[in-house]
Amino acid sequence: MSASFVLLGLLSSGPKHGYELKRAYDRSLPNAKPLAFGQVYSTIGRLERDGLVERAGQDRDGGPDRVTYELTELGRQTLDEWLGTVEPPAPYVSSVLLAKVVVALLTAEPERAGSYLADQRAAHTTRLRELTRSKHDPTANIGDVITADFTIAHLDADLRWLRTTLDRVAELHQETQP
Amino acid sequence: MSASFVLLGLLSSGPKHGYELKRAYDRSLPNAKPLAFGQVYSTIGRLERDGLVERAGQDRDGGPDRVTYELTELGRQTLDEWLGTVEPPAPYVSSVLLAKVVVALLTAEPERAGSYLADQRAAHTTRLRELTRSKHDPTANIGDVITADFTIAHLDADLRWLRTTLDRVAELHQETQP
DNA sequence: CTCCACTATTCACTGAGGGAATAGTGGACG
DNA sequence: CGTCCACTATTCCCTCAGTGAATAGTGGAG
Repeated sequence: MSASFVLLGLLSSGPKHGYELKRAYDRSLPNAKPLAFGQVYSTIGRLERDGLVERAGQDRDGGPDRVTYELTELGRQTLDEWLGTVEPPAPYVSSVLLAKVVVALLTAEPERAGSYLADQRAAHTTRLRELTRSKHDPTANIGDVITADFTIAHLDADLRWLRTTLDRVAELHQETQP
Repeated sequence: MSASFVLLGLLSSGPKHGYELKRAYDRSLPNAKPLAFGQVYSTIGRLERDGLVERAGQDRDGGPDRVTYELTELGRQTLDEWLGTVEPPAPYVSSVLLAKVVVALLTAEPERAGSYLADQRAAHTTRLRELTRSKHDPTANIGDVITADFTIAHLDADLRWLRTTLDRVAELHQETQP
């Protein structure tokens, strides 16, 4: 995943230790996939093994021992390269929504797929309203706004897809049962 | 992931063995996340362990031994439940695109984020054109069309987000450097 | 008769992800 | 003044996801 690159990015503003990285992650990508503490340390371990970060000393500041890590030159290059590389747009699709609808159609129950689509559409609409409302929160920073935009755009895409698919399934149903 | 449920779905139309499941998967979800053979067998192993599928006999038909699996009653119930459950819409976002832009902004190089966004937008536009063209392929079945619709909707969402984010970043840049 | 393609499965390994355990410090509160 | 809780910080363990290589049998092309 891109979690390791995000950690590199967070380290680019100066050395940090694991706990600090976890907090910085939560702050920077508040609505992203949650990152467990355990994962932070195992990911840092891999980054260290690969020479992208290195220990910048141990200290203790009114608490347990902690190890501070910093980017190596290689780490900085790697981050730079990642940031400069364009992502291949949609090489493949990965969506529970899509999988569910396709499976529902496979199991030869089109009316069931239809009712599922309708329910899912209602849930999406509700969530979209919530998000649109919360977008006008004045305490939001640039990252929050960008994330909210992203989520809204994709929920909207889901909704448009749900509508056209609903129509398509209904058509299919009519054709097979005239 | 939902791979295990998709396998259950493929088994709902009758017993199949591993290799057959892999082919059925590729046929049903042609543009979905690729599923390696190894993964099919390990997933089936877990499904068997959990009592959702069971061995329906071994045979050999002009080839090596093969084990056929079928849904158990529990497996059918589990599939049914999954199909009937509405997915929580966007509980969190998981996108390399979003992560990259946020990290680019964090590393305090707004003009860099801007040029990245512009490049990514070009790549997305090209891919969207390709997909729109291939959608009119007359050999496509309902699954293919639904998948194509889905991909197009989300590429379009990415594009709209890229545009507004590009604007936002440009604004930000102007504000900080008047 | 050998080599290749296809069917079918297993194995070994790394990474992702989550939960519980451990351990130290400081403050609240009776 | 003790103890209980919250917070900081890390480690450990376990399962699932995902990939590539290895193995093994059959049928057909040449």
